[in-house]
Amino acid sequence: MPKQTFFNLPEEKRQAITNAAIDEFADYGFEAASINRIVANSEISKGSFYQYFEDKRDVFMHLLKVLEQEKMEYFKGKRPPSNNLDTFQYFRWMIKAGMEFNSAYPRITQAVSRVLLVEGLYYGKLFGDYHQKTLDALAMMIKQAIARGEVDPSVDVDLAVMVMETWSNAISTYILNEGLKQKDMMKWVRSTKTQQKIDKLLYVMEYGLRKTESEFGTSFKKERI
Amino acid sequence: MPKQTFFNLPEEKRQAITNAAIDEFADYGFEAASINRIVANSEISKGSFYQYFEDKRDVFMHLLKVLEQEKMEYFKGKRPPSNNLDTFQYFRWMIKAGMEFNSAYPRITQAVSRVLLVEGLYYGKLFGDYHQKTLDALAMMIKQAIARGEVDPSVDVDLAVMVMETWSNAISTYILNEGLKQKDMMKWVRSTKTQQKIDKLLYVMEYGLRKTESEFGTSFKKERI
DNA sequence: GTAAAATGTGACCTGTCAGTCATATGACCT
DNA sequence: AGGTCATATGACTGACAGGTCACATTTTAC
Repeated sequence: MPKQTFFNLPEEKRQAITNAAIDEFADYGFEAASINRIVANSEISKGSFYQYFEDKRDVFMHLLKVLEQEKMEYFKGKRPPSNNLDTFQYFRWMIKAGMEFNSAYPRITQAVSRVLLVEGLYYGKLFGDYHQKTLDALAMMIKQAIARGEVDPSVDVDLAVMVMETWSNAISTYILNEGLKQKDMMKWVRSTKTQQKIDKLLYVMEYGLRKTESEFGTSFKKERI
Repeated sequence: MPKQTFFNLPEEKRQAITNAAIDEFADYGFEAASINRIVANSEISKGSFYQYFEDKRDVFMHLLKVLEQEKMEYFKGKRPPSNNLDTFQYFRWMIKAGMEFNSAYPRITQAVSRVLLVEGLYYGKLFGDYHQKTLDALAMMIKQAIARGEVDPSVDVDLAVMVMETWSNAISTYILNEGLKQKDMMKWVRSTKTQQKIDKLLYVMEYGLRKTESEFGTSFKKERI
């Protein structure tokens, strides 16, 4: 957690520092991120930085908090389109709403996901708690899905969590990487083409790649959220 | 590519350098890997290092080559148990054979996959060619599967490639991370429990998480490779 | 045996890093 | 005005990075 001095700062200065940190982590990841550059880009002195934060981890933790708040704010008004969604529909809605958020705040999303997804694997101890929260939420979802008879009870919960997390990360990473190449990411994410791509990916998560007797390939067009 | 001087070295010394490099990349990834440490651990001088290699990328390229050769060697004798496997059975065999290899050569696997999977995302240009090879091979496989009627023709090939690559990476990463915690990784990988876990994951890739009329959860036990 | 070519070496270069600290500034209180 | 206390600063430290180079040693060629 940043020190009190940081929060005493005028809003403007705090923003400048936060933005510089976002850019730094987004561009370099955690390991290679340089406090010297953050300091230079936010036009504060090195000494001041250490009055505000303990160290690199501390400033990144601040970004996690900021992201969390932005998300809370963003999702405040949003509700799923219906209360009767099954788990897969709900997951689909969640993914899509998540993508909307990401395209609205692409840089901080990039910064955090780069560090957590990628380097988090190897610096597990630094951000392990944060990861565990996500896993717990997904496990809850799966258990509910099993209780509702939407997922087979013989499915291992941990395994299903891994599958959903893998999908969620893969889709996010894919969309984020592609989206950052566009000039208007938000518009691109909302385009039917992109939405269909997401639909297809989620469809494969539900029904798999294997050709079955079911209406593979056509059902995308039907009643999707 | 390493310089000629490197290949003139006595086998023993070359091994020492290679092993030190493997340890370094496995422990620190590409960015944080230190040439100074490699040099210290292989007991050569800094100057010598630069007689053998251009730079850090060069020594990593050498590891890629070594891995490729080891794999060739390893798979030389191995053939799928039958010539009539469908694409999914073949993929399953490939993944499992890959796991066997990984558990036989865990350190170099860890080194290479850490760098390619994780940092490769952000240093795409450094190792992009290598990645493209994998994608091409998978695309070929999918097209064949579609031609054989095993995968629906309406499936987007690139999308299917992404799915298979994601799965393959997810499984590899999972197995490697868990396996490295065991005292005998090879034994652990070969255990029925682990094999079943892999089966289940691949099953989900084929048929998805969604509960269907099919015999989900029981079919693992049936005629798997 | 000797000259030439190849290989080996580590001190040294420049640059960057995280982190510290003596000192300066300025806001607020009495 | 004088005193106090939070905040701001950037030169400085020591560690380590990648990379170079003049020189020492060994191998090869004749």
